[in-house]
Amino acid sequence: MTVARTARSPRATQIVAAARALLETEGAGALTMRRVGQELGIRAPSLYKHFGDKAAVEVALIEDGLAEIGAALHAAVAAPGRQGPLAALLATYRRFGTGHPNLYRLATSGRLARELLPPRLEEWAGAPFFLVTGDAYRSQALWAFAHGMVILEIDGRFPPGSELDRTWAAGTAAFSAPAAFR
Amino acid sequence: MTVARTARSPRATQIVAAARALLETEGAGALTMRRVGQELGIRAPSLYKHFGDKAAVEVALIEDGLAEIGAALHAAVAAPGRQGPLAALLATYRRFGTGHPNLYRLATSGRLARELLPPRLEEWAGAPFFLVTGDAYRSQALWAFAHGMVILEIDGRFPPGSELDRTWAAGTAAFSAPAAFR
DNA sequence: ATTATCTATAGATCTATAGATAATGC
DNA sequence: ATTATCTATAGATCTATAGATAATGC
Repeated sequence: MTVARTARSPRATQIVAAARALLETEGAGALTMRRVGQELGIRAPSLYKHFGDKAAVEVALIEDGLAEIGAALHAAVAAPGRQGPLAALLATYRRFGTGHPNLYRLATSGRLARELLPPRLEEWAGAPFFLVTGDAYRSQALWAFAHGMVILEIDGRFPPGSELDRTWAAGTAAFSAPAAFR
Repeated sequence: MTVARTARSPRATQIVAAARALLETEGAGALTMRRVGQELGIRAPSLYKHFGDKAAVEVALIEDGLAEIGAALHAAVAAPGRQGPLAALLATYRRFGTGHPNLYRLATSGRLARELLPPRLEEWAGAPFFLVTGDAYRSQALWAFAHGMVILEIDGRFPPGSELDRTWAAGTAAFSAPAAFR
């Protein structure tokens, strides 16, 4: 399964890069049209020749985020190593989320403008969860576990002193139980 | 285990009630000091005699949200019924989250101002997860699953047409596997 | 011609403080 | 006296449009 990506002019690509740098290094609050223009040495109104509105810039970031997570997850299950596909998938998911907390949050929180994203991108990005469970319901449940872990971790929601490696292991064990116990 | 609640004057209680009504019915965007004042027939600056800043009003809402979730979860595991404690806990968690999506999101997303909340409130609210798993790591993993399910559901993140009852059942089954398969 | 940029600005908010005034409780 | 309220306003943003100007490509 391949997914078509949205075409971008060179300038649009630069704008998305500047927006991403701001988002990742300073957080969602720093992602303003003024700041994006500033990063590129132009005024905010000039950005509107390249993107219809601010939401379109955010959609571009979300598209990139989903595409990158998806690529990482597909690679992980394709070459899982000794730990096995399930553990490899979860470790990759966690690494992406904690490595890009602000991008992860933007891409996975709040309403998703599905109609503005490439068709099947979302489905493709989540497919590795199906690959390791072989079941639609278990794959969604596993994704919910992984998302809950990541978002609670990057929001600092686990009690201080939590040993999250062991919590990930406990969840991995739960989703590893043989079919007889489902 | 009992948790002390923050004392509130009658007027502060009214302010929190107005803030909650706004939050629950119109969402976080409607939660402004102006709108809260308007609901009570006073001007926004008058609110500052009762709460130091807007964040203090939000902390009060978060405190109420955590206390209510906690009470519901404790009641669920205390009288689980035929479905058993794990399923009862999860059903109650889901019902609260989907029944109060904006309050749930406020109480569980972003940084938590722990130092402004009653000591042990957070711990107490989460204790039922420990009661049904008997293990600190499994209880955190189960909470992550439940939170992931609820936040993805209220944010409309599952693909259209998802049968979430069955996804909840799949997760419940995973966390029900006997100890031999952990 | 077309494209990209600029300046200027409309329009929409918000939070929070300062200082005056009215109402309440002793 | 104290408390709660009001008006006025400082101060800080933001997004997005209109219209002019400069630069680029044919």
